[in-house]
Amino acid sequence: MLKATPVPEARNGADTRERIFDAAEALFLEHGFDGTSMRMVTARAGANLAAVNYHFGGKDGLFREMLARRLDPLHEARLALLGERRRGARGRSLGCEEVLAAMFIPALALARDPARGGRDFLRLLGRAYVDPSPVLREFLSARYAPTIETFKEAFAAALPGIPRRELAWRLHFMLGALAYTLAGADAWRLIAALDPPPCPSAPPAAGARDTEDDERLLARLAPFLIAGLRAPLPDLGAPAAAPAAQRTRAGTA
Amino acid sequence: MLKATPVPEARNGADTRERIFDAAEALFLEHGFDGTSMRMVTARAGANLAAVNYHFGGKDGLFREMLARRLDPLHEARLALLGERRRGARGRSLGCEEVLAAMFIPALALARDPARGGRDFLRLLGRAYVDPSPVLREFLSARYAPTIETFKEAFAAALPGIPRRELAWRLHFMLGALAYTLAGADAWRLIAALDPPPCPSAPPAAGARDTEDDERLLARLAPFLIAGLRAPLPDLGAPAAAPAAQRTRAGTA
DNA sequence: GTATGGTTCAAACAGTCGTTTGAACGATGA
DNA sequence: TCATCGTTCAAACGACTGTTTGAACCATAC
Repeated sequence: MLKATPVPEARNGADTRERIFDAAEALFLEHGFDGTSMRMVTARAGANLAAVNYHFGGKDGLFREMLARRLDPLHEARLALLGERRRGARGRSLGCEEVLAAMFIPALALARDPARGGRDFLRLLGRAYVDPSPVLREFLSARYAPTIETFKEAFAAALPGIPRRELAWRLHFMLGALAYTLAGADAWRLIAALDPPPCPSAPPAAGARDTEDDERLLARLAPFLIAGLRAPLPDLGAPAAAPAAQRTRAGTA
Repeated sequence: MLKATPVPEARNGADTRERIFDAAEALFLEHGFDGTSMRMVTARAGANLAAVNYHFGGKDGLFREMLARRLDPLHEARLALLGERRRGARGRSLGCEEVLAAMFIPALALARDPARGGRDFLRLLGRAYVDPSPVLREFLSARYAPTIETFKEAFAAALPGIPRRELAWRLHFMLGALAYTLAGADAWRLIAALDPPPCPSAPPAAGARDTEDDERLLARLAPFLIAGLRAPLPDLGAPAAAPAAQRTRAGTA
C-alpha cells in the first residue's frame, strides 16, 4: 500500500524527464519561450506529447523546472563562493573584482561540467534573462531575488563611493551587458570573426561555442564591467531628495 | 487609365496604416514579436483582420515597416549629428563622449517628439534589439549595419588605445547594456522605486515612464559605458595568432 | 496468480495562428 | 451614368497551439 520506496523514482520516467529537459533547453536557446512548441520538444525528445503535461503539468511548469535545474546550482554555488571569500577576508570587506569573481567563476565551472549545464549553459543563462515571456520573467525574479539582493549588498560594500540608487542602476546595466552578451545571438559570429582560436588548425564547428571561448569572453567582460561600476558619478539635472548643490560636469552632452 | 495622381494616396488607407502601426507598436512593447498576433493588432487598431495583409503583405512586413518607421529617422539623425560634430572639430578626432552623445541625443530628441516616437520610443528601440525572433534580427542587422559600422569607426578613432577586437567586444557589451536597459521590463519599477521625480506631488501614472525619466536614465548610463569602453585591457590567457607559450593566470579569478 | 500504481500512448479536444477569398463599398475620372 | 480602382469587410482556409482523455503497458507488491 504505502510506498515502500525501494527505488520508486528512477524506473523509467526519470529518463523521459531528462530527455524532455534537454530538448526543451536546446529549443529554448534557439527559439525562445513563445517560439518553442510542446510538439517540437516532445518530438526532439522522442517522447509522447502528453508526457510534458504528465511530468510537469504543462508548458509553463516544464520551462520553470528546466530553468531551475540549471540556475539553482548556479545561484547556490555563487552564494557559497561569496561566503567563502568573505570568510577568507576575515573582516576586511571584499573588493569589486572578488564579488564579480564570485559571480563568474561558478558560471564558468558549470559551463565546463556537461552534467550540470555544459557548453550551452551560459547561453541559457543569458536567454533566460532576455526572454520577454511573463512566465519566465516572473519566475526568475521571484526565485532568484534573494541572491541578487545578497550580491547587491556585497557590491555596495565593495563600492562605498557609489550611492545606493546609482549602484542599483549600474548593477542593472551590468546585468544587461551580461545577459545580452551571453544570450549571444550575434556573439558567436563575433567570436568566430574576431577571436580565432589559438590553434588555427581546428576551426570551431561553425556555430559551436566552446568553454574556452566563454572564458575569454568573460575575461573581456570583467574589466569592462568593473570600470563601469567604478565610473565617476553622473551629473543629474535635479538630484532627487538631495537638492544640495553639488554638480560636476555634463552627463551626456 | 493611367493614374492622374491627384492625391491618390491619403484617401483613407493612410489612416488605417497608421492605426495599425500604432497598435502593433504598443503590443510589440508588451508581448514581443511572437507574442503579438495579428488579431490583437487589428482589434486594437479597429481595423479588419485582412487589412494587415493588404497593406503590409503579412505579419513580417508589418513589423519590419513598423520598426523602420521609428528607427530610420533615428539612424539618419545619428549619422547627421556625428557628421556635424566631426565638421565642428575640423580635423581633430572626436572624443568618446562626443561619439556617444551622437548616439544618445537623437534618441532622446525622438523620445520627446510624439510624432516620431514619443514616450515609448526608447522602449521600442530596446525591445527591437532584444527580441529573439529571426525575422526582426535579420531585418535590423541588415538595415542598420552601415550605421553601426560608422560608429564603430568613430569609437575606434576616439579610443586609439583599444585594439579593434577588444573594441568590437566592448561595443557589443555596450549595446547589451543599452538594449536591456531601454527594453526595461523591470527598469520601470527601478525608476519608480529608486528615483522619485523631483516634484513628488505628481507621482508617475504607475507604469508610465516619461521623457524626463529617460533623460536621467541615459545620464546615468553614459558614465558607466564610457568608463567601460576606456577600461584597462584584459589579460587573456592565450593571445590569438600568437601561440607563443605565455600564459599568466586564469581569466577571471 | 491477480491487483496496483506509475508511465506511455494514439487520438481527439476546443481554440488560435497567419493567410486567403470574393463580394461589397465609395470616391474618382470619363 | 457607368466603369474603375483602392480599400474594407465577413467568412472561411488549413495548420498549428496547449491540454485532456481513456485505454494500454509493465514492473512491482501482494
